[in-house]
Amino acid sequence: MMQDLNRTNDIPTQIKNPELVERRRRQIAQAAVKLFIKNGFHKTTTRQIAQATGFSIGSLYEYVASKEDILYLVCDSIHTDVERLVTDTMEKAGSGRDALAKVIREYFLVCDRMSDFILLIYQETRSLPPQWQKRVLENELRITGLFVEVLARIVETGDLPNLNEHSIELAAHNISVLGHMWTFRRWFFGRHYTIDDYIRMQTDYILSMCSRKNSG
Amino acid sequence: MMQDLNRTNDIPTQIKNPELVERRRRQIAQAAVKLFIKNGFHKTTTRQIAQATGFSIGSLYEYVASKEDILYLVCDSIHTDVERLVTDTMEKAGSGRDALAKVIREYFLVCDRMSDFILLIYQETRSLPPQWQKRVLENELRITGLFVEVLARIVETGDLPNLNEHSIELAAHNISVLGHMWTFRRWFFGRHYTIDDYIRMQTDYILSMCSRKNSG
DNA sequence: CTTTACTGACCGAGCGCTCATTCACTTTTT
DNA sequence: AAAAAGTGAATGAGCGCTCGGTCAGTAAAG
Repeated sequence: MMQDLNRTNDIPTQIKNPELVERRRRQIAQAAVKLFIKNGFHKTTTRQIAQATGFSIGSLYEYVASKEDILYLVCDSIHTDVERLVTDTMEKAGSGRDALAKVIREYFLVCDRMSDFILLIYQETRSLPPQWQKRVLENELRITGLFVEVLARIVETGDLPNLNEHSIELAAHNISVLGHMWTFRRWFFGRHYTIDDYIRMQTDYILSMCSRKNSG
Repeated sequence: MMQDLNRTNDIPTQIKNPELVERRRRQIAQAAVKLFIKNGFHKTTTRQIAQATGFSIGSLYEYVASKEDILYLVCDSIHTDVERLVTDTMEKAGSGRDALAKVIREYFLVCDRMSDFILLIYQETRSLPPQWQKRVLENELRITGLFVEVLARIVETGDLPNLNEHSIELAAHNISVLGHMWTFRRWFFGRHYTIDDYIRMQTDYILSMCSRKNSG
């Protein structure tokens, strides 16, 4: 199992056409993610994944090195989706004080929409080989980095008091994690308020933090 | 595997002495949690658990219905520990404005100390049968409930503005989750600040939230 | 156009193995 | 000697992954 650890990642096969390989890998990830969300990584069998993708286990292993490889594929595609969505809304948001609220709003909505996926990443990352775990964490960090950018931009324009680097970073992490929190606890929150209520309250929260000089 | 789902929980055995059973179950949980943290639930074998506990697989199964049973045992003992620690510090904390800061501080320190355990719960709860998953979530909620109490008490004494029920609840959840956040991201935060820095900054954060009337 | 040769995507039986669980037996306790 | 507690070899279901093989499609040779 996984002797050839020098390979950074990928393609374990004699098959030639690289476009086909890419397409197939996307198909596999797409089919696998549903199964992982429904049954978890461990209870999902490679045969199920093959079946859901629409071909045989033999073919599956033409495009994929191992079951773990599939999990990484899935995690990566989720992060790509989230990042794309966040980046998009950041561009639309512009800068200035409202921009922060707008970005928070869009991000939280993304979290709401993607909550199954976010949950999956929290729960199954551990099953990845350590090198790939690290990559997943880096992806996570890159998304948080987007919030750092937004905050820094707003501070520059003078719409927020001079927060030091640490305060900005912490605020960014808080945004990131409070978005995730919705996915963890929606089963509970859902009974009391809607995602819009949640966004409104947390935005107040985050803004009130950013509006005072931090002692850190 | 697990046919007899009517049983709410427990003892699957012919052994009579209930005290012994309880003691053995605690021993098992204690041994298992270390292994789960180190290798994860799925990669830990029942034999390893038996060995670590100091007896045979046969005996293990005298005290435990299934591997999942062990996982639940572990989750439950973790929550019990956390709850006890939080309750203790709450009593010492008294009431008034500082009390909140004090409770936050102690709770975050608990999170720091227990971070491996908290991580474990996030990651392995999924492997539990649904009924027990629900119990784990309820445990989580009970801890959050402690913060609700503290906040409500402080509001009553007039040391905080009149927060409505929802705001209090949200603040409580935020405390809870921002504590967990340290365990998820300590690998990153650890490079930049200590747990004390973290506590100081987040306390400012949470207090500034509580000090303004919330629109929710 | 027909025949032959070749390619590579796809298939799935089955290998090798792991691991949770059981139960006939032994040891210890009462 | 009876009951309780403890043992570990044996079981068999289930899994990830491999590999010899098929065959539609394309290219080359006639």
